[in-house]
Amino acid sequence: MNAPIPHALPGAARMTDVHCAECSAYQLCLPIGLDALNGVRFDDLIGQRRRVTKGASLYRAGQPLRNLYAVRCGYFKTRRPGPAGEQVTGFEMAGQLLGMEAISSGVHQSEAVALEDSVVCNIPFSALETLFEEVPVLQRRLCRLMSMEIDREQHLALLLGQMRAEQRLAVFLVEIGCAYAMRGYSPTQFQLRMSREDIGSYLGLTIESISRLLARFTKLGLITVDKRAVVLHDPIRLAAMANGIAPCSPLA
Amino acid sequence: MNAPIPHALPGAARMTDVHCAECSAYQLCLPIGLDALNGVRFDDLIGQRRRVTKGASLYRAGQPLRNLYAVRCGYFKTRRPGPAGEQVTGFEMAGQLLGMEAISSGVHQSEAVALEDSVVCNIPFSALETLFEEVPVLQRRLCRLMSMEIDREQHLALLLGQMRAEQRLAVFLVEIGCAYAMRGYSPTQFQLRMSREDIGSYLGLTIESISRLLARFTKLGLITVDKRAVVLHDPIRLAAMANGIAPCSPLA
DNA sequence: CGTGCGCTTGATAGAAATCAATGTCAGTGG
DNA sequence: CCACTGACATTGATTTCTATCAAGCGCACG
Repeated sequence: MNAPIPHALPGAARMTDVHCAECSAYQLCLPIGLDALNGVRFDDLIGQRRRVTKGASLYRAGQPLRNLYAVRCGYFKTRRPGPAGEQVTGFEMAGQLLGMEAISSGVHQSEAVALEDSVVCNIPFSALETLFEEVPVLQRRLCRLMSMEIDREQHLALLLGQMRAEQRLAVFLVEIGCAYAMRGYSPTQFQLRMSREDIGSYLGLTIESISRLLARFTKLGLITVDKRAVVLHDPIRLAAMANGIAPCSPLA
Repeated sequence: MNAPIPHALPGAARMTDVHCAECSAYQLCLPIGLDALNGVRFDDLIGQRRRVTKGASLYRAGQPLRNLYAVRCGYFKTRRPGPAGEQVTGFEMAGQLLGMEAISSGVHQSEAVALEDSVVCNIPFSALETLFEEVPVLQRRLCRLMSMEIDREQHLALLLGQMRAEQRLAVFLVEIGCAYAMRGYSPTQFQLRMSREDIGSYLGLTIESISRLLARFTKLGLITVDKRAVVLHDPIRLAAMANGIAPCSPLA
């Protein structure tokens, strides 16, 4: 576990001792909306940051809830055990909050796996609840984040419930792009951090389908794929497909 | 809208002036965990109850969030607009809280439609947030409810993502039974409140598939269906199917 | 008594899964 | 340096599940 870190983002190694106010994910993170003073308090709360090496679990299904985790940098997938094996329920990057599914029962219902070497902020849940009484705005912020999560899951249910394979993948690509755009990266050119299998699991499709669809999109001139490097050449059209405007499967 | 109420549960007409402490859904509702004193405060908060006639909307997608709603009695479906039309995202009965998906954006992302004449408690959201500062336990309670909602949605995503039609319907029937059991009714014998179309939309299947599956289950001796009256004759086996233990499609 | 809605049932088509083979690349060890 | 291995990905052939298309039934309602 102390081996040199492959594929780490530049500076990742030193990211464990940055304060909230200086954090690049600050705008997206839990403390947003707190004023400077409160920001300091919150900074105190986060006892420790934690490095998670690629492939390691941040928490597993069945473990008791101790912390929520704010992704500081890196990339995670969350997956949930089901009758037919694990299913990926989401991909999370800098600024996102992990572990909220465990609050109701006190036990994690899913697992979070790092897709690259990552750093998270530990947020002890009991301390967080205590702090709510002092800093009410913080509580409102958490509610908002949980509501966003509900919204996200409903969106996923919609995707799985009524979209065809092609449309699902279009949604996926566009959303990945959006996530990068929000963080200041190119929305049309990026490295996928997850395997085809992860994508398939997330979209409710097989790995073969993902492969074929990527090939089809490429033939249509919509994208270019080389391993995990993706370029979206026609994001407009992709977005139209994602919205169901452009008809599916017009295999030229 | 003032016509006599068809299909109303007994007493529904007088249910609008009952206090929280006497509410039959009290054990399942938002104020759970509050002591008697706080219970009274909360009772004050709920300015008004509201009757919703069968087929009417409690709120619609796009409307600003004013209240959360606790189902007092009756039955709702929530549905969400998507590229390919509306999809049912859940069925809610007494004690459940509606509208949480709107908290993040302040705008409802889905619509809640009464499946029978129902009564809900209005919970003005701004007042609720204010009350949090006085009654911290209330805030914890809301967090728990939202987390339950996240959990529920993930469960649905799993169902839609990796189960086959038969298994989905088994899950649906068993869960309906559980919901009734929690409220003191028979878990194996009940009236469906929703149409086949609603079930299909919820499970990501067509109405024809629902019909065929119900027929198949009946032939296998697992259930009896007459219109919307359902009897589960072999809940064990159904549960096994729902859990993926019993093999699917052993058409005798 | 017709009309419409909700539901059922049958025939057929189509999308994606499954099965199977092959290819690519990184890492490992001879 | 090169063969070997295993994870990951692509591609093709076939099967299977569910959607789609189509027809008809039963019941509530005007």
